[in-house]
This record gives sequence, C-alpha cells and structure tokens, in this order.
Amino acid sequence: MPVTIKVNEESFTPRQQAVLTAALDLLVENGEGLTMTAVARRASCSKETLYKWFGDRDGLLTATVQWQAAKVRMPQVDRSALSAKALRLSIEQFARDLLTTIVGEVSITLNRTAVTHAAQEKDRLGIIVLENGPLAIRRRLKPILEAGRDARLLRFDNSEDAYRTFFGLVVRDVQIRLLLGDRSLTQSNVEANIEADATAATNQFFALYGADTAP
Amino acid sequence: MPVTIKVNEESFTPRQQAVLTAALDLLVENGEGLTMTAVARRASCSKETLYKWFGDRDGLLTATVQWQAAKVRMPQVDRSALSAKALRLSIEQFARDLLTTIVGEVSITLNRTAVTHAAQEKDRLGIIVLENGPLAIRRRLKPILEAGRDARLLRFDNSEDAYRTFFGLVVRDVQIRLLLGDRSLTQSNVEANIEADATAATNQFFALYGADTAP
DNA sequence: ACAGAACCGTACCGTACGGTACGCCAAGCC
DNA sequence: GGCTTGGCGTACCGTACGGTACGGTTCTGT
Repeated sequence: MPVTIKVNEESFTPRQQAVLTAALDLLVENGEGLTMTAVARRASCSKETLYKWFGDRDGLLTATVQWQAAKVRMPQVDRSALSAKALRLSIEQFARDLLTTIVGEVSITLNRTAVTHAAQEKDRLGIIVLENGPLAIRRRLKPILEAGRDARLLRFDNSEDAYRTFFGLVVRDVQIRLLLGDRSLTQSNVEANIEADATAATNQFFALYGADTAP
Repeated sequence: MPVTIKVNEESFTPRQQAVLTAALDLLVENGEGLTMTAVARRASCSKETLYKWFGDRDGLLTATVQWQAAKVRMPQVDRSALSAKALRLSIEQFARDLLTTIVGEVSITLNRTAVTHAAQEKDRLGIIVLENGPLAIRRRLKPILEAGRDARLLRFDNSEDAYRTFFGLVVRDVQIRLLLGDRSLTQSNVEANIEADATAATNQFFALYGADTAP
C-alpha cells in the first residue's frame, strides 16, 4: 500500500515535521538506528500514526531524506554583475558552500543513508540526494559558468565538463573519506581549511578555464 | 569472542577463499543480502564452520572486504625512466587504473558496504577500504610525483595537495554518483569514457603542476 | 583398523523489529 | 451532553536472522 510521496510540497504539518526531525536526529546519532519504535518514542507519537502518515518504514525514510535534502542552503548568486572579480567571487562562494555542505553531519548522514539504500536495488533515496546535492549545484553553477563564457571571462567547450572539473577540484577525496569514516578527518579539522581550500580550488579552476589561460 | 584478523597474510585456505568468494558474490548481487545462512548455502558449508572460521558476521564481512580489497590491481610504474614523456605516461596510467577500479562493480560494492558499516560507529571496514583504495594510490603516486619534481618536470610545494588535486581531477563526481546508484551512469557508459577522461585529467594536472606552467 | 578431528546439514533458540489491533483520551461538532 | 475523529500508548503477531547444538559423514594420522 504505497503512499504518494510529497514532492515539491512543503506540506508537512508542524507535527509531522517534528516527527521527521526526530527521525533525522536518530539517523544522525545512530546511523541505522532508525526503528519505527524509536522514532515513535522520540517523537511522542504512536507507531500507528507513523504508518498512517508515511505508509511504511521506507516511506518515513524517504520523507525524512526528501524533506531534509530540500532545505540545504543553496547559494543565490546574482548573474548580473559580471566583472572578472565578481565572477571569481561567485565561484569561490560556490566552492565554500559546496564544501560546507558536504562536511556537515546532516549531509554525511543523508549520503550514507542513501548509499546504504542503493546497496539494495533501491535507488530512490540515492536519486533524491543526488538531485538535491550535486545536481542542484550543477543547475545553479552552469548558468554562471556560461555567463562567464559569454562575457569572455571563461573558456570551455562543454559546460558539463567544466562543472565536473570544478566539483573534483573542490571536493577531491574529502567526501568519500568522510563517508568511510576516516578518523583523520575530524569535522573541525576540515572546517578550518574550507576557506583556504575553496580559494585554492577557485584558483586552479581559473588556471584551467580562465580566458587568459593559454589554450 | 573476537577472532584475530588476518592482515598481510594471504593465509586463507582455498576452501576459505571459496567461502569468501561466495560472500562477495552475495554482496555484489544482493547488497545487504549477506546473511550467514545464505553464505553457508551458497558455499555449501555449515554455519558452524563460518562461525568457527570468522567468529561472527562482522568477522566474515571484514575478512571478505579485507581479502578482496587487498587484491585490487595497483599499477607498478617504474620510477627510473623520467623523461617528460615517461612521466606523463605513468601518470596517465594511474588515472586510467584509478578510474577502472572505481567504476568496477566490486569496488562499488565494497565501498557501499564500508559506508553502510561506517553509519554505525564502526569504522573498521571504512579504514580497510580507505587503506586499500585512495591511500594505496597515494602511497604509490607520491613518490612518482616527487621524482617528477626532483627532475624539474613538476612543480608543487606540497605533494599531498598535488595528489589530492589529481584525485579530484580524475574521479570528479563519478564515484559518489555510482555509490548513490545514479541510473544515468551505466557501467558501459562510464567505461567507454575512461580513456578520454584519463587523458583529460592528466592534461589538466600538467596544466596545473607542470614545470612549464606559469607560476 | 580405529580414534579423533573437521565439517556438513538441519533443527533449534532468542531477539529485534516491521507491521497491526485495540483501548483510551481529548478536541471539535451536532 | 452525546458522537465522531485524530492520535497516544501498549500489547501483540509474524518473521527474518544471528548464533548454537547435535547427529551423521568423510578425512587423517597412527
């Protein structure tokens, strides 16, 4: 008895959002410790209500991920001002935001949950995370890159390639190491370097795609 | 009753390796379908034997990952020949091998398993995968990079940064998308582009770190 | 030839957890 | 005040699975 997923609706009642918050908290704390009983207890509601609202465990999980993934802050950069300096700042800001998001505990949890899910023929969560993570960034960044090209500030044939290179330069091996639980990458440790890393990645990106680069 | 893990020993009897193969097959097919009963049935052995050999489910999982991760082919490049051309070929070969590994079904399965594991305070598998994946590549690549620098073919302050940039340029968003089950990235689809992607990444890497690059 | 170990197959136990049923209370509505 | 609805809490059921026990069979060493 599948329940229609609420997409593009923030139509969760406050009570329901409280439940989703509880579920997310459990996910973050316990990883796989998201049991229906635990959520019910944490949110002070009955299991019956959970099943009524979300259909089954998978529905609850999906709703939680969906709801949380949709609220990752995505930088809104103005496309109008296109001086070389403004473009660089925009892109650097993107790098910063991307790193900040990826490093966050919520993001790590969501990605882990989705990967776990994807290990069982189910790609629903994976698609959701993908859609709200990398792909969302791509949707926002591409127009900026193309505007930069139109203004002769950047040079590339394929904006897709340019975006993916940017992603690689910024993320490097940080995300996979965090997902794998690398102990030598403490949260604070990484956070302290976000500024420098974002700047470095931006410099490298411009070195590769800046219009003043030798072809 | 923990069982000592066999590290740096290929000391699994053929029979045990058959069991591990069965376990890996189940992992690849079913993701989380690795149940002790299933492994026993698939390998035509008794559960009691499994527990005797591997201690518990976690031990079996660890042994499987350990055993499999250790056998990922790692390119052996000769450090001696250090013409500019040879260096570029070595690095390009690294890119190719890295991509080929990452795209493989076994690698995806192992990484997913380790990530799932890491979502439960357990970082054992994560460390193993990390150690045999990115870190192994790093151990092999770094000397080459440094040799390249000593021969004035490359220029960088920090070989760690250079390695991580290389990793980012090569892997980009491919791995995370595969782990998340991105349907638009079929195996064959990606494999077909390995050659081109490896070359492109190498070019970009030399553009950033080649000695003839403007500082 | 015989004892003992190794191991297979199966049956069994305990528990955790997804999912359901039911009794009860409180709020809104007639 | 009665009645309905929504939701809480708890008890309950079924099952899947980790882990153990045990009888029977093959292999090994003496």
